Amino acid sequence: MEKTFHPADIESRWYQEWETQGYFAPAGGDKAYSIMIPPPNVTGSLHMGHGFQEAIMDALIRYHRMLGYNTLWQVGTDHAGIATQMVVERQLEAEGLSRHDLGRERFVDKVWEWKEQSGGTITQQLRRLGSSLDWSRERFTMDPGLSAAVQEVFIRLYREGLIYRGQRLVNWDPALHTAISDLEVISEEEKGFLWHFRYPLAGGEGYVTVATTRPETMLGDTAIAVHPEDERFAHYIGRHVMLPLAEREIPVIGDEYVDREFGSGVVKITPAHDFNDYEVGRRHGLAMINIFDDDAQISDAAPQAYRGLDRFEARKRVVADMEALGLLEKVEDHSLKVPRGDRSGVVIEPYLTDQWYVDARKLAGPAIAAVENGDISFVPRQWENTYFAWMRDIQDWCISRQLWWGHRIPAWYDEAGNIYVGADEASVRAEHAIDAATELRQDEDVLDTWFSSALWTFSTLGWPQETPELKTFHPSSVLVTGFDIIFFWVARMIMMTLHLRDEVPFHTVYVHGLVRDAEGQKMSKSKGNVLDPIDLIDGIDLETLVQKRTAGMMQPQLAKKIDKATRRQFPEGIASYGTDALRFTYYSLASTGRDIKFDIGRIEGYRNFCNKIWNAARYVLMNCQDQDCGAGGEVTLGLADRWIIGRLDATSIEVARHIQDYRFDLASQALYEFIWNEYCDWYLELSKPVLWDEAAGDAEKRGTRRTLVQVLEAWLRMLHPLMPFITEEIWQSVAPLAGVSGATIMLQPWPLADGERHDPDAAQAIDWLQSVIVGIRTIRAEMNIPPSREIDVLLRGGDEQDEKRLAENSQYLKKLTKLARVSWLSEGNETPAAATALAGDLEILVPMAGLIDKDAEIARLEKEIGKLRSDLSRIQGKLENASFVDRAPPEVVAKEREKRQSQEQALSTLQEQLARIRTI
RNA sequence: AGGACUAUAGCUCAGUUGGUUAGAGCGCUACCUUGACAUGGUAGAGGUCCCCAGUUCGAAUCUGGGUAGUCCUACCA
Repeated sequence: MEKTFHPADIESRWYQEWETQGYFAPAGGDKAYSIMIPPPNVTGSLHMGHGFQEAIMDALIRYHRMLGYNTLWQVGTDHAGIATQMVVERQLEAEGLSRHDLGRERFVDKVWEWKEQSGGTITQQLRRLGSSLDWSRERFTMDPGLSAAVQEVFIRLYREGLIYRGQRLVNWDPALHTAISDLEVISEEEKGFLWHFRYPLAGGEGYVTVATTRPETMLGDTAIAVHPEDERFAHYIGRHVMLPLAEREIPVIGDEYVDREFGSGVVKITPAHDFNDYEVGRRHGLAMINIFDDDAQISDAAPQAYRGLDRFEARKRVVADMEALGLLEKVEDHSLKVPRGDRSGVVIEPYLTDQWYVDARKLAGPAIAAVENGDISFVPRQWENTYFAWMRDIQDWCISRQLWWGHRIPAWYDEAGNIYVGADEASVRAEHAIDAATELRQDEDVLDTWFSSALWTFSTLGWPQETPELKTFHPSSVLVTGFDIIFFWVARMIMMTLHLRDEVPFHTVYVHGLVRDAEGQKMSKSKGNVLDPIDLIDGIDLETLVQKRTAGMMQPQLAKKIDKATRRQFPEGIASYGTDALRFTYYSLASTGRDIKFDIGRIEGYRNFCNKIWNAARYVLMNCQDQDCGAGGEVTLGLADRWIIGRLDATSIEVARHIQDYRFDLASQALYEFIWNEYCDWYLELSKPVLWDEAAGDAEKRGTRRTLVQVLEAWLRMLHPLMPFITEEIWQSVAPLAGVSGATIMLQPWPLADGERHDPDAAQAIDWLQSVIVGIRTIRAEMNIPPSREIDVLLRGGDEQDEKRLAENSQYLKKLTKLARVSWLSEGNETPAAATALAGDLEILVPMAGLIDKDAEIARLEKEIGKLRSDLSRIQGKLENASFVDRAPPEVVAKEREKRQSQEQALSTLQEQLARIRTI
């Protein structure tokens, strides 16, 4: 083995081996465990959020697989309708073409080509993370099977009246030319203006002032509204005003929706272009004038002068024209929430169109109940509130998208506009007895990508066929996801699955935090603060990183900023840390918080941890290979052996509990502490005195070697779900020595412990040894005694137990603290001038002769005594408080008394010692 | 506007049912290349647990109020 750990060469080797051997596929077993991957965008690439999420799922999957479950991790991708279509359209644009130049069929072919070309990127990256996904069952939302499921669901829900077509206001993206759901609209505060316009009263005497943030929409006004109880304006209700520019008379209506305090207290009503106005319009039976076309340019429904103008151009013209007419009263600065499309970034228009909807209200009932009654539970629990809040106020879901890439809606129209829903044109004709002479036209639209994702847990398993896989693996065990898609996906999956299968899609929803950069900023391409997990695994030099982050920027000045920030944050680029270190970093950050700040410092620490593991294994192999490791022959286990075996089991119990609770931060910490602070720091050191002592017996040496390899082999298995590669690589060499055979660590049992090997006697002995060693080391360090210098140590006080411990442990003690001699100072013997440390009642004396500076030791003792005194007075205060002694539980009081006793003892010992030193 | 969450060491974070002398990693200081590992070892320094009140024998932990920050939902034209 090499002296330092180099992850690169072992990772690809092992992944390939696992995959080709088919180890990722379900292998049978009584109990099933399954996770459906949240399908990433097929043409996308891996980001830190994916990395985090996949790491957690892989740990769960590997853990359960090793526990013997019939384990499936279903892999697949979704077709990401809008995002993918946009990419391909942009490519066409570069050739000066639009999708309309190609036509629907050829365009869709192009998208498939793009999918073939780029679709492998993310799946290759998933492999780099070590994800043990069952690739043999890979699915894609546009596959024939899944497409059939989508169609089946659409038809079924339509027939049940749960899908309907209607004309409503939708969120219209004028750049992408499609409706989007309200979840895909991001509203943010932006600076704007509030224009006050005068609308002349139809009678000719005076005017009414309305305030608006969107002057251009006045061309579509069909009323103005005041609050019915507003004394200033109520008398206008029922009268009319002349709408300027359009030269139409519109009524003044009274509606409680109007806020008297805001603006002028009078609102213009534009039912076709505002969600609130739409409702007002419906209440009052107002006309709806649609003044825009699909590009959000002014349509023919508006006065001639404005037709064909872009909405923002029209705004300028309207304001200018109103001003020219003397009808512009004033303009105020005003900040308002502007809705923008999350993909296109352009301002979204409320727009009146025909769309398909899912009646979400009906589906929501059972979906709420499933969480209320515990069929599904969220971890952490608080997310259930988020879920309920949304579900109880759910809006119908607009599922049609005016795109070409996606599942085309299986609906046909005849000339009269009748709707026929069915699997294909022929079956529609047959069902409704429509002869060939009647022309039928299929709906042009496709379904929202989330519609197909909502079926993911069962469509991937072969539904609508009742496959064996469906029976075995559905409902899935747990869904691992971020809170940002609870509405988009989680809620919709629950609704759809309950309705169509009458069972939940998963029993648990584990909601993890979102990965942010070191400053807590959301990682986004436009901010240029994204990190590619692969770059953390392989490393990347500064120039390449800068280039990667600034490539394809829309605004060059932004590129400069990102360039600078990147150079500041990663002056040396990023080192290569390997997959295991990256994964372990993710786990260590997976607490219950909502944000996960990714600090590059953390991963370096875990890279070092990998190296520690590597070298610990190196030590074990060097001492055990070609040696008798206890396979045959008599074996004696020493205290250290018995202790570490007990600690191993305790760690196993702890780790299992934390995984059960989805606390990967605690699980990873427990492993880290056991491996580094107990196995490496103590046990390996304690093994040396035995293995390197000529006098030690063969049975004893065999016992130590056996413990070394068996404990190592066990914790490799324990660690494997978190660090798959390094554990496999080392396990291959260690397992035979431990008497374990098998092709791969992946399929070995996880070392579940029951605590029976806990050995209190050994634990106490090692505890004793550790405190004596630490006491001696502290004196050495604080007295500046060189580590290389051998010293003598005297022990005093203590009881028989201490004497026994010393007898058992003196070799350990001598070796680990470099002692020439350790001996017992019996009663009555003259105590030499010495530096002192305490281990319980036991005094540890390091004679000063030539080693120890008197003043330094006095200072040290005074400091110790000071600490003890303040501690004692605190305890004393407690115990003198009558109500504490009376009311606190007796065991707590007893504990305080014990503490006082031992502290007093320690204090008097140190005080005596101080006095003695002072006399020298 | 409503709701949620967060506030603990210089930084990133743990802290179970209140019983703590408040922990870890990174960073920092000193010493050490000893035969697994300097991606290392040993020993240290470092905290008004955001503030104020309350409950309690006892509060980082529970309750109320405040401050600061983050987010979600709904929005006033």
